[in-house]
Amino acid sequence: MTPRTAKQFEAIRNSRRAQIMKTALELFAENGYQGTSISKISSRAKISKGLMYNYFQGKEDLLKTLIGEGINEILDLFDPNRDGVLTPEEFKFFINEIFSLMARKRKFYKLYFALMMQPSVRILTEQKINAVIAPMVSLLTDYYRRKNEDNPEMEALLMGALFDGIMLNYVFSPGNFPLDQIKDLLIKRFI
Amino acid sequence: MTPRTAKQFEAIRNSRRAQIMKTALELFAENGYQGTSISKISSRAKISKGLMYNYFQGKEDLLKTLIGEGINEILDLFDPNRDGVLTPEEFKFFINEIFSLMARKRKFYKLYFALMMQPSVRILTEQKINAVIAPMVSLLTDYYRRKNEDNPEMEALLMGALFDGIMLNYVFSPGNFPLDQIKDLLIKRFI
Amino acid sequence: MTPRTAKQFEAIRNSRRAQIMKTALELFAENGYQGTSISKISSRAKISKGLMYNYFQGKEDLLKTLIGEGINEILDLFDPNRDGVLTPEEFKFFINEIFSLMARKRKFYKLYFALMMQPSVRILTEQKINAVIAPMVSLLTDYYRRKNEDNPEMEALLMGALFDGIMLNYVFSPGNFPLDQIKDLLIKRFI
Amino acid sequence: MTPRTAKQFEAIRNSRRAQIMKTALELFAENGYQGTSISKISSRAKISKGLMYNYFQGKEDLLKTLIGEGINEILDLFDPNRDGVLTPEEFKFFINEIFSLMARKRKFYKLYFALMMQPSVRILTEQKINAVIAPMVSLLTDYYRRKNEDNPEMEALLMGALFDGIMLNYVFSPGNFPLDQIKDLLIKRFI
DNA sequence: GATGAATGAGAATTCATTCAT
DNA sequence: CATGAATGAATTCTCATTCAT
Repeated sequence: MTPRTAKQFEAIRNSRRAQIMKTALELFAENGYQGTSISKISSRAKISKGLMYNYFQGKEDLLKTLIGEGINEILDLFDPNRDGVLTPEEFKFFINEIFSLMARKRKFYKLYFALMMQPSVRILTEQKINAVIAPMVSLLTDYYRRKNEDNPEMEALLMGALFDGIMLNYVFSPGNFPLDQIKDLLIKRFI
Repeated sequence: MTPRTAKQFEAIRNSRRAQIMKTALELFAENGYQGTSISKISSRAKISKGLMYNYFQGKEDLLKTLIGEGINEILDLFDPNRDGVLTPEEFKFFINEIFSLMARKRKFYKLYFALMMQPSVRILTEQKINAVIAPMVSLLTDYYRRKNEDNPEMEALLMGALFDGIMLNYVFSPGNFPLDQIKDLLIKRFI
Repeated sequence: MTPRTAKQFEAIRNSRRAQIMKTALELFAENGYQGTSISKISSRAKISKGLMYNYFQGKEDLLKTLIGEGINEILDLFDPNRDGVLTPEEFKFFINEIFSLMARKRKFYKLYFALMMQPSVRILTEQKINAVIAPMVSLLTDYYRRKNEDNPEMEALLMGALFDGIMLNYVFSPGNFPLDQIKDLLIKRFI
Repeated sequence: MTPRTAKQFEAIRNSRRAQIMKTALELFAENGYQGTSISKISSRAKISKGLMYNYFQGKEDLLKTLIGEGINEILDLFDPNRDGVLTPEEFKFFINEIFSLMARKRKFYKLYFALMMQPSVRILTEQKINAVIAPMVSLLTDYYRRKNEDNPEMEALLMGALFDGIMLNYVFSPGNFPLDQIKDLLIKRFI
């Protein structure tokens, strides 16, 4: 009736939407995309199945949205207004950021990895993901170029692979992979 | 008139079996385990759905067999009754072997990774896979212990993560990941 | 506009559920449990196959529910708050009840017998069924013991077998088996 | 080549045929008709699936043959060109025969009952079965008529039902149903 | 907005039967 | 006569999506 009511409606919508996405992320990470049914999501999110389709066009749309928002959050972190120069100090900061992000967003990365491995799903998300990978690689390459390494591209690839491997191990077996010690060793070895 | 001989039957079985496994590996790698239906496998293998069940007990059995054979091939490589001591020379050999294996068995590793990421599928294969991972980790740990590193376990984990990352990148984007150069750099940096 | 009320939903569920169970009982009785497909049930009940699974967990659950409800109705009749003593008068009453039940629930007994005969299905329902058989047998045994028969257990078994035989004949060939006359003769002969 | 060889072939055929039928009867009795696959029968009978179809037109033909032979054996027993008069002595003999038959042919009766309960299967065997039931009923009716019972048909039906019930109980729970004691009690009570 | 009943396509699996050899 | 590989239809069951209310 009143404007305030409209706002309340919107608040409800937003919170419900967030609730659905949170639940879906959890379930996708636990059981995989294909292994998670709309039914399970809606019941765990305590809404009706039908209502899901009021918030998302379908299961695929839900997935894309989830990945999209995850990527956006990451992009926000590594926000670009920097000069493109990575000093050793900044590198340390960068590593800290990545590791902290990893721990905070473990479920998202679990889903992200699981999806990366399924080429059929990958297509759905590839563009978004490349948008975040590319600048990191180029930042790293520049870093090694400035250090006058023989083959800065290769060094960047190797370091990128190392990050990937660390994430992989941490995300899927956090119990067996002490992130803090790994981080310290990484800094000691490579910076 | 006369029935087929036992040898003839065995030949048929072997070739069909191989044909099914090849097709299944491809499709599992392409679309994931859950994303691949028995129907798709059988039609791509140009056999009837029913025949699948003459060769494998079911989809799960097919998967396990696939993983099992892959693992066995790897174990054969790293099996040797060696003394458990890894010299730098042997480490180089080891790396060469891994990289060569990776290139030859790319599809298998793609599948292997895809499976690792799907928790629901993981349990089906975890035992087999651990059987091959564990000895490698302990070999690496010993290697670093002998080099008097402060924290050999952590060094082994880090190196393991690096291998994982390299495999991951190569397996999923071989075009963007020049394996030979990476290998050279790896040896130069770490041995 | 407004969603259906909870009551409306419940009414729909109850009627659908009853409709499915009625159809299933008929078909199970006609063609046996194994000889009746979910497809046939759903098409005769004019619903989709999928909807079956909204009401029952599966074919086995449907069967168990059917048996369960039948058994419960019987248990209600022979409800136990009696003193465990069966006088000749009560025995007459008991026989009348059984015969009346038989006539009213012919389809259920047809199913019940058909199931008893299929060992693979029997185990699914054995417990429930024993729960109703056992007290009747012990009631009969007591009756004969009080009459000072030499071998009350055997008398009870024989009478039980007679009931079974009567039910069997009536249930499967009601046209050739005049229940009323049989009942009268039974009472005349045995009480 | 020689006539003797031909005879040998026939002997092999006959024994193999008997072997198949024995196995099929066992499995049908254990798991029901629908619950028994041709595959199981042939493997337990140690022949190939294909050979089954050399001996029987199909599963249904196998069933009909089985029932047919069973019925024929029974008919042979009760066949005698007797005068149609049943004295009490003969009745005792008759009962003894039935009980002995029951014990010897338990598996057959188990199958027979299981089939009787499935109307769709019943049709396949009804004629054969009536051929054996009818004369028994008329024999019993005559017996009671001669004893000047008020309602000899009903007495015969009741006695027939009792036999059915006894068979039913014995065939499906031989452990709980001591046939000898039941027989003695039956003779004592009814003759 | 909200519900959950209802659908229908497709999944894994089983099995009687056929057929080349 | 004998084999068992091969087929295809049928079966049970799942699930994303639609829709009447």
